Amino acid sequence: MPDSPSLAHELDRVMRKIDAQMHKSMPAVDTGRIGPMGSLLLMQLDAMQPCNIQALATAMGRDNSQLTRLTRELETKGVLKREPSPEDRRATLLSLTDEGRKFLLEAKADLNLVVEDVAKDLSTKEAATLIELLKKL
Amino acid sequence: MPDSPSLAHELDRVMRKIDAQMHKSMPAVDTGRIGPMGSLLLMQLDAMQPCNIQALATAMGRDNSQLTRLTRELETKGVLKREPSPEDRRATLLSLTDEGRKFLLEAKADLNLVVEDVAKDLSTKEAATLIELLKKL
DNA sequence: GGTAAATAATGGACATTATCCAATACCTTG
DNA sequence: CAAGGTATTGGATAATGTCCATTATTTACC
Repeated sequence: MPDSPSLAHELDRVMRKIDAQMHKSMPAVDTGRIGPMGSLLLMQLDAMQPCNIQALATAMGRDNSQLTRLTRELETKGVLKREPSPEDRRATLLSLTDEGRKFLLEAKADLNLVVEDVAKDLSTKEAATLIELLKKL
Repeated sequence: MPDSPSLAHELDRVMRKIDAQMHKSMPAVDTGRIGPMGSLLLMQLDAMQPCNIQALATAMGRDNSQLTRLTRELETKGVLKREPSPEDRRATLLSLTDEGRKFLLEAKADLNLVVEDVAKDLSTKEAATLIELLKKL
């Protein structure tokens, strides 16, 4: 490990950059006021649905109760469905609705533009390497 | 750009991971209650002091007023100094105090442990590559 | 089978961080 | 000096994160 703090530092910097850009471009897409956190949640859910809150919280590194509240709000906004799991009646099973999928398509397209702009100084190969390295963490 | 959203996604995931780990190990170091954001600020300031709030906010991608408040709080905790700039009397010049430098040493050592653990599956070369790629963004 | 420990979700309370905007004091240029 | 730009501050509010206790199940073990 050559310079550990700078890794954290650079990660934070890049995240903030993407975040700031998204903040400007999101409002046009996010008519339902899903929010940045809601969008992240939907993307994660898209990758692992159907799943329960616990699994989603673990995957996202967030607190359970936070996701309980957020998923309930997103349910009222119609982008996801919450139903008691038939297998484990403690658990709440989450899945995307059609409207949720529709929102995701637009949001991802939007995120694409931002990330492509942020990563415009990277070659295709470098970008792939970056993603791969991050995945190993 | 092969898969833009996944870049943002992976970045978020890794950040959260480091964040969560720091949350557990910080309290032992952070006796003065500097906080995660305060630590980030001090690290950034360390790299560019002396500088004004504006420059720091830009570098960190944060809001001006947020940093105004945070730096004032950190000043009362003795880790940094705020003084009107002699060159531009609108500006507030920030610099680390001895106590701030002392805290930074400990905090960085602590962050080192966390990041090294998170990045333990990366070779030295890979880690260097990762940092380099991030810096290009 | 029945009790004890583990797990999933929730709700309350609070802390931290972020965003936006208006106001103030100062600087700079013409 | 006047006009317009810049740095900082303060107020208000929103979004996100943390911690802890409680309830309803499930699972493990005797």
